[in-house]
Amino acid sequence: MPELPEVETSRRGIEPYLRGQTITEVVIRERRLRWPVGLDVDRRLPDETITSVDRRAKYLLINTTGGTAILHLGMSGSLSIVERGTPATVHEHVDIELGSGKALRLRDPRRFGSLHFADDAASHWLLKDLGPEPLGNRFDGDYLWRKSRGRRIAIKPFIMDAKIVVGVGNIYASESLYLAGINPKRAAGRVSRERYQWLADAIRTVLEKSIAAGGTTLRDFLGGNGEAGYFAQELEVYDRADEPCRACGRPISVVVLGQRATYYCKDCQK
DNA sequence: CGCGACTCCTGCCGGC
DNA sequence: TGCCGGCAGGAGTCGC
Repeated sequence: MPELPEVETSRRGIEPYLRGQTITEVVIRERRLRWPVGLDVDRRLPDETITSVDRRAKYLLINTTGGTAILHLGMSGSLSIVERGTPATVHEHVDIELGSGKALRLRDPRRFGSLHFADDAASHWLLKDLGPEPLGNRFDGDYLWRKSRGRRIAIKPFIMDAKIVVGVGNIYASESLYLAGINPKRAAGRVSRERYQWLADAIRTVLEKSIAAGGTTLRDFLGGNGEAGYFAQELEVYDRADEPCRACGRPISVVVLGQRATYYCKDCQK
């Protein structure tokens, strides 16, 4: 579910409610997320004050005076701000209660998300080996080109590998390759330096446009403020199998790459 | 090491 | 209308 734009939209939605607040209590109704929620989460966070809410890849980092909560939304996670004590419905697994009387509530039906506590988030095992941020300075076409030399993996799963670059999920991988005119099945090592420049630009453009639109609305995503995003209507290929390519009119094709549905135009992407 | 398959889990949609 | 198979936005882990 949430890709980078959805996580960033959630971050922006919740930060005004969290920054400066003291955590009064962490209520965990279900510890069985992707990894069991450790006792340090509910032991260490109370009485600490939230200094900022950051994002690294698709992880939300709730920084406090005494450590960081590392939150991942997985495929089905979403966040909301509720009044403390609001009865929880099914799949609402965690509340981080605040001095303001409100609480940050995590809902995650599939429980592919996660919640960890770390004294130093950057050195946490989930984060320490991640590749560069696609919207940051360390990411460009030359970087992708260097990393891809000798690689036989298809370019689509290549750009979805978080050790290469973070935050490019299944929707935006298809969209970026369409924008760059690259066939998603092409071997990563057989894409030219020039075409990687186009691709890096396309990834940046697609992610920025989606963030500006508040993310993509598909099924159960809601932003931190409870409002849906509007990027879905701008998708060129994702979930548009057999519908006409908006550039050439040929029906959009689907292929499975790395166990993930991949959408592309056979005429516009070579 | 690189690559592809598998896995976790629930909800929902389309087809019969 | 109801049931069932298949698929879903992630990503770590395992086997070859």
